[in-house]
Parts: sequence; structure tokens; C-alpha cells
Amino acid sequence: MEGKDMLSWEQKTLLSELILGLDAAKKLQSRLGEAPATAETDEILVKQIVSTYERSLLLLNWSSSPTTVQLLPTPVTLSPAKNPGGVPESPASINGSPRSEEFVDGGGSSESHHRQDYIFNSKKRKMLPKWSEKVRISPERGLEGPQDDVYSWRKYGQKDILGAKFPRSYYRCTHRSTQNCWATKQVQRSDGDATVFEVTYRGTHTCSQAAITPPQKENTRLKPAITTTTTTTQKPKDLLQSLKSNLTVRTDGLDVDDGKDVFSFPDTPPFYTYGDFSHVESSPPIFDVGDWFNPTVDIDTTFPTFLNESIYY
DNA sequence: CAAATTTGACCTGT
DNA sequence: ACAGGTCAAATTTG
Repeated sequence: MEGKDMLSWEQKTLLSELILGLDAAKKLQSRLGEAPATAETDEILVKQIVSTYERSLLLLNWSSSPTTVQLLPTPVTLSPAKNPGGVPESPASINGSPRSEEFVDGGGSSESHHRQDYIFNSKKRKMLPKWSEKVRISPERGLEGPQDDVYSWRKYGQKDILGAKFPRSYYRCTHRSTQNCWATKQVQRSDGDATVFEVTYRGTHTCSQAAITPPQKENTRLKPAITTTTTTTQKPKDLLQSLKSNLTVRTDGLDVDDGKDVFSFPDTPPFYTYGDFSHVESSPPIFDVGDWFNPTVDIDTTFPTFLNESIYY
């Protein structure tokens, strides 16, 4: 939030990457020109150069998606502090394989791509930008936290994570198949603070978000988990040239235990600084989330039933 | 009845 | 072999 350089994260990163690359390149250049220096050094330098430029390229435009692609300079005025994420996702096989087996379907055909497709996608997916943030919920609001855009998510899995007390749930954009939008997110309840969830996004939306979604209620269901909130906001914005790479903010491994729950919430633009992520919000008096989480759980009774009877205000 | 979720099987990278 | 992530059939929800 504090702003010194008003440069966007992308710009900063790109700049430093390019500078590093250039510097390394120059050194190597002089070295090679001089004498047969140590092979090791050269190797290191070369590696650095390569990776640096790779990242730069990725930042600049690592998209080459067949369809979708949204490198259009949206004339939308973005808040200076917030930049809706908009990284086109795609192969970006910079120095990977000069193959052309890159894109699958350019339209929407998908008759029988089976594991091939799966494999391909999983690889591709790994390269998608990733970032995470924490969201806290408040008894009345539902959720609190950076709420900017809201996309429609569809849960496609849940898994227990080793060491974590709560399962992690996986969501993907509802328009995955229809619009080839590969944005996904995973939600994990914080071990420590029951009102905090950590959500990790992967890939940005390439769908015309805010699709036509019937008026939905943002309610809470009576299920062992607060799920669903396929909210959709129609904000004709956000499609752009934001770039980001893989940043992963992570909460340390705290160990607490509880029941389990999940819920989904909106998406938010990624914004952080390279190795600097200090977003510790002042923790206001936390209230109890009462039953929104699990009114009834089917967990072993051996567990402290999550917020079963905590404070009530 | 269509769309979303649940959940165990399956896939892939350490 | 294991853990995390995804698929897909069955089931639930609206």
C-alpha cells in the first residue's frame, strides 16, 4: 500500500530482470573475449542470462494462445494500486520444445483428448502464474478481504493435505470448457485462525468473466461446508496486460487442528512485491463464525469440533 | 431437468 | 511410494 515507486510490480520486476540479464551478458561477453576463464563461471553466467531472459519474456508476453488471448490494451482506467490480474495463460515454452504440439484445439473441439490432454494441461498449468492471499470472513459480511472481481467458480475437488487440518478444495472457472478459461483457485482454511482462508489462484481468467449468471443468492447452505458463491459481477474491465509470475505467499506451517470446511469466494487481483509480502492486517477482534462453517459436521468426534461453541461475539 | 458438488479413482511430479 | 492435483460418475441442489 505504501507507495514509493509507483511503478507497477510488473514493471519493476521486468526492469530488474532485464538489467540482471544484461549485466550478466556483458560480463560473459568480456570474459569470453579476454581469455578462457573458468568454465564454471561461464556456465553460471550463461544460466543466469538464459533464465533471466526467459522470465522477462514470460513477463512481457508469454502468451501465444490460439484463441482467447487478451493482450488488448484495455483502455480501462485501473486503480493505481490495484491491477486486476490479467495474465494470459498459455504454454510459454520459451526454450522448452520447439515443437508445435503446443496448442490443442483452437476452437473447442474436444472429442477424445484423453490423457494426452490431461498431461498437456497439467504441464501447461504449472507455468501459470500463481499467487495467493488471505481472506477473512466476518459473521455478517460473509467475507472480508480484497474483493474486487468475482468470478464463477466450480468446485472440482477436495483433498486432505498432509499436515493441514482442513482439506483443501479446488475450484476452476465455470467457463473452462466453454471459453477455455483456465483460471483455478484453491482454498485452504487457515490452521490457526478459523476466520482466515488462504486462497491460491492459478492462472488468470480469459473468459468473459461475468458471464451470464442468473441471480444467485449469496447464502450459506447448511452443509458441512460453506460452499458456492458463484457470484458474478459484471464489470467490463479487467483484461489486460498485467503480468506476473509465480509468487507464492505462504503462511507458515502452523499447527492447529479442527474440523474442516471450505468455501469459495471472489477472486482478486494479485499484487505484491517480489520477496516482500507483508500483509499482516491488524487483527481486529475476531468474532465467531458460528455455524456458517459447520453446523453439523461429520467429523470424528475426537476433534474439537471446529467452532462449535466459541465465543458468540 | 440442468447445473453444481461430492468423492473415490486416477495421474503426475518428488 | 507418496502427496498433491484432477477427472468423472453419482448425487444433490435449485
